[in-house]
Amino acid sequence: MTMKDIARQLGVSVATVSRALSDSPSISRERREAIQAYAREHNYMPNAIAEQLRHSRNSPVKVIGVIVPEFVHYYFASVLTGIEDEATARGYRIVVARSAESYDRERDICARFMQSKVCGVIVSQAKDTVQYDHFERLQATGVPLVFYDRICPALNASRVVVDDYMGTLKAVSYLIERGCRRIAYYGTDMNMEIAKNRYNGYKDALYKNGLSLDETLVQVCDNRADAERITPRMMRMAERPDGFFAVNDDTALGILNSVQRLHFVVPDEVQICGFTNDWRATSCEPMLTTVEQRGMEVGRQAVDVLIGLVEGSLPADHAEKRVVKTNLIVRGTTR
Amino acid sequence: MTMKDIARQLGVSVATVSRALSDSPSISRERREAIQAYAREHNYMPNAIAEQLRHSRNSPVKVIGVIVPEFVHYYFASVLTGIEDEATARGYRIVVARSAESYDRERDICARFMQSKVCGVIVSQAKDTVQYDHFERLQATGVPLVFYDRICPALNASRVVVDDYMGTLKAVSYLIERGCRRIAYYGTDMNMEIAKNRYNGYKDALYKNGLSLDETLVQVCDNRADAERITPRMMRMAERPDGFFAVNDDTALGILNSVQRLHFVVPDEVQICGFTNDWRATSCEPMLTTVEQRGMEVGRQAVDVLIGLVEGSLPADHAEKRVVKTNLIVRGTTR
DNA sequence: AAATTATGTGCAATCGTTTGCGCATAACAT
DNA sequence: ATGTTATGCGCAAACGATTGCACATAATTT
Repeated sequence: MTMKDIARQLGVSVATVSRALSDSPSISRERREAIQAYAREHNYMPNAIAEQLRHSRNSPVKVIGVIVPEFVHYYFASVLTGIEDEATARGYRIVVARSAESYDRERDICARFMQSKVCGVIVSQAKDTVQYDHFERLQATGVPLVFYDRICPALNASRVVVDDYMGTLKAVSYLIERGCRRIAYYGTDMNMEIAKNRYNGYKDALYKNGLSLDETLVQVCDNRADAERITPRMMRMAERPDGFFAVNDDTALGILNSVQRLHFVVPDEVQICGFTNDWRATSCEPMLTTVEQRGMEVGRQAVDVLIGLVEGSLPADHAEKRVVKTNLIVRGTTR
Repeated sequence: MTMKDIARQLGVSVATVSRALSDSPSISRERREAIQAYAREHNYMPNAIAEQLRHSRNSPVKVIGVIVPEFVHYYFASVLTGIEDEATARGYRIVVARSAESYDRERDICARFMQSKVCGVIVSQAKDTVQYDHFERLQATGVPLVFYDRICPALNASRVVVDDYMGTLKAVSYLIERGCRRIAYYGTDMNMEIAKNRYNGYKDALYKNGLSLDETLVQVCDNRADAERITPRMMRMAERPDGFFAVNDDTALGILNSVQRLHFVVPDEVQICGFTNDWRATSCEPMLTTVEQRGMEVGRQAVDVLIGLVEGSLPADHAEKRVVKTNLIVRGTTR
């Protein structure tokens, strides 16, 4: 069913069909209604591809490319939910691809996005990614780029992040307030911007509360398996930690599991705080205190920024930086 | 950068450019190489939209529409991962939309998919969905449809499901083997096909082991909150259950939490088995015995079936039914 | 009755590609 | 010198939609 089919059947030109379907007043009422009726009955639907091609010169195609490192992580899934929600509400569609934390895939995805003429790209970098030629190429072509969470500091691009610094600062301050004096920090290596901010929040929380930084308590560790390897060593130190802050809940759960295996009582002897607030935070015993990362809100904001860039309410070369507030969710203080 | 630009610069026709770029032998070597060099230097990329429009008559567009009820559930996220993986590997792209368990959104999504001429649709029904006009419309238009997990039995469509019956049967048999005699069943209402199969697996496991079915042990309950409401009542029964089977891990965790709150010891006094094997199954104490649902494999198979339908290796009206095997993952028998 | 103005349609170009066909020019055989 | 074949390239139509412009015909004004 194309306009041509309708035109042929009704003995008019496709131009007339086009105008009739868009309620143009320059078509007589009878014809217009006849055409509309025919179209409805044979449930005609405009071919989106043709429309896109036609409009691609003036107005950009309302499709947003989204790159996500993995689907199966709660945080990314919730960001995706926020993106989908906001985009749909504002009349955009999304095409989603997964980098699987690989630079090569990320690169391919960007190329495909350029070819399919997405109006903009929302992305959280793969862990692998240390060169940015693919992102730069997008920018050079004039495709607006919005990073979320794992931003690319080397690029002058828009970004939506959570308040890593304050989130961590509040969390660590809370541990101190609850009596911890030797708080361990488990984080990713300091390459990613996000890592530095959280680490600074940790340090400042210590300083503000008159505690000093002990390098032996700072570990590069961002997953459960590593946490379960490292934690027993930590707990056997002469002066063992009495509190742990981890940059994500997976790691925090590894710590929890390890210390419980060593028969320490949480939270009486050891207190633990994570980051994200994923499903697991309420399924362990005791439940996990954690910093809520509000992925949905991050996703929504990212779309808002992108559409601003696309529709020109933000200047094209402007790099908007938005910060989404975090909340500390306190749990498991009593059974 | 379009072919026209290249053609103008090099003083040839676009047809020549097109042929040169596709390595047609009908273009002289020098011209071909000159054109290719020029294209490479100015990094020309073919406009995918135009290509799609051109090819839409003969060969269908290599884009698969995917509908997922929610992103933030482990199982759906893993199916999505499998879909993305297989589709990408076979040269297809995916456009993903989330129904948010709503029929209205599902309907809109299908309409958009039709307009954007996806070559096929992979979908797991929203819980809301009780009429199928939108799916029928897709079928009528000749768009292949593959259901996963939550299939639509009323439609003669392809489907990929896990082995719900055997998975449940093995799980319940295992509970019996471990000494349980009064096993409660928490499942969704019997509307969905998947619910019936699991329930049958439960019943048959009882019968095969000489146990009788006690209706009071069968509950409509498929989420944590409900499980935490219902379970205390169950445990106060004169003859309380000594085992629980739940149709998903969320529910199983609700049961676990409830019985532990009542100071029953798991697994000594009560044994629990879930379904899915999501992240949480290893973050509770004791860890959860559960049926592994293998979402990635389901996703891959769904794509395989769909591409078969699209490319004609399967007859278009054929309804392929695939079953992915489940595994019982035993955990938490000892600390 | 002639000139003007509405009113309703169709023609054709356009978006960026692909591709069947035809037209040159050159090389070969007769 | 004429006919045949090969080689290299361009024209134009097609995919499905939109839209400025021209052109009818009818209704109005002068």
